Amino acid sequence: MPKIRYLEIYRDLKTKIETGEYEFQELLPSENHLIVSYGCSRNTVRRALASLAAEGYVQSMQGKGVRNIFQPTAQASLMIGGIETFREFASRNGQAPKTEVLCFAELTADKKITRRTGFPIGSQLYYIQRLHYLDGVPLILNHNYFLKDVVTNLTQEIAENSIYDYLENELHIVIVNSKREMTVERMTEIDEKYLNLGEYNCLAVVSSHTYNSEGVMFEYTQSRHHPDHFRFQDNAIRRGLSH
Amino acid sequence: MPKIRYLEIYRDLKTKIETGEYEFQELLPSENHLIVSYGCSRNTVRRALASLAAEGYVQSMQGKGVRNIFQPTAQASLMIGGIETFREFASRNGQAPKTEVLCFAELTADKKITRRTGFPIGSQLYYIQRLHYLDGVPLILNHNYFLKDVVTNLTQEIAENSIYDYLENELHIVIVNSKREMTVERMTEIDEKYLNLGEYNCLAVVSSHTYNSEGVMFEYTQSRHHPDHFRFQDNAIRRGLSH
DNA sequence: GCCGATTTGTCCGTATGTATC
DNA sequence: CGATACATACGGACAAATCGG
Repeated sequence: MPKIRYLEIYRDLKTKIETGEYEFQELLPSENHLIVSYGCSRNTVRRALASLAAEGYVQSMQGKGVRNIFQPTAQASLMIGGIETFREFASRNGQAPKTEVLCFAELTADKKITRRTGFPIGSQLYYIQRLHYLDGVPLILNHNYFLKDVVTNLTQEIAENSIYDYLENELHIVIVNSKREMTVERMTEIDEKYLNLGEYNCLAVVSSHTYNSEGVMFEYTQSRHHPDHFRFQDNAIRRGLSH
Repeated sequence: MPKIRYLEIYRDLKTKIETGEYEFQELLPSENHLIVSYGCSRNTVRRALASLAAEGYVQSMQGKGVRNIFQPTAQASLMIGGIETFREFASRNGQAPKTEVLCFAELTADKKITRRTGFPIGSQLYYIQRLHYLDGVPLILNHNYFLKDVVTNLTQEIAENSIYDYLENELHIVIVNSKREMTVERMTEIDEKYLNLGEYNCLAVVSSHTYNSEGVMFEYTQSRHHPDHFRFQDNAIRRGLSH
């Protein structure tokens, strides 16, 4: 529970928007109103609003005001722009998660692994293959590679629960940054065996390189999603930044 | 050419990073150094750095500095987090774009269209079906719906070139905001006919709702991408914002 | 069309807290 | 411990866009 003002304001406005306290397309109170009602400076209010705008919750218009453009229809998606673990998503939606560890191994990065993961040749790694279920349905087949230098003493038992809990709460690793890439790929034999793909012969693949606060890439993960249960949401803002 | 300080600094640092003026994993000059070298305030420098961090170019570490984490390998992707038109992408990569208009129609939103696009029932729309080629290869099949109230006097000729050029330069519509959703879907007969899908029986589908500066949604587009040429990149930052 | 009030956009200077070295 | 570096916050100033009288 941090006492960071702009985050408090951000969260307060966010829940007010999500619960419908402001109508869709309605203007929020002006910055000056928010300043007095929260008792803070203009910069602080503006920072909270900027975060909401980046997530597609509001749109601010010079000279007019800040409009609520949040539409709740899309909320049940598995991946929103952000780093969220499988268990966090499941609990957010009140569904029962289950994780099955298919493979737990330690290995050294050779040329092939290096090309795939980006770890330097010779890196000592954990390789874990896991199947994630939601309400009994297999949704995601995960291939995790963790750098043993950073992620120490990983066990199969931890892998069956939440690895990220272990990283953050036991090892106190601060996850900062994750570069992700989404593609569509043909299914492999393993996909076919574990995910119930039916008519599909492809799936959604999310590859991610994750960095800690030291700036070292300590995780490479490839998540292979069943098409029926994959949806990625994003809000793009056209700024003058483009080039 | 705006004289907005933080954008100038943002762009300057960005090109310096892209051209390798700072090594991968190297620290950028400290904020205080940047303040004197750009002759501006701390807030302005921080704003530029924040934009770079949001795009995965840098990572700032309290007490240590700001590290360059840009890796150029990933740059050739069709979709980076941002709003970019097909022609912008093609020219950025020096390839030859071609656009074929398969269908150009005007229609009124019925129940089915409303459910799909989000436009109110009875809205007057342009519906355009287009096939985008790059270097002679068909990559994307686009289904565009434009609100006639906003996008006036659209013609087939405009559709064969760049609709966005027309919107921005002729109609002076300011595109602000685009909510996108990525999924994997089974191919349709139309996909099969125009895109050369080979062994694939699915493709990557990007649906987007685009808003102008008035806050009205004036475009719904569904882009159906050949799996071989679809890649979406994203940089996620783990903040305390999550919940 | 003009003017003034309102609202957001940009920018500055300063102060204090926290993490690293 | 002190110096350095980033994080948060405040207050003030002016510009630009919008809207109503």
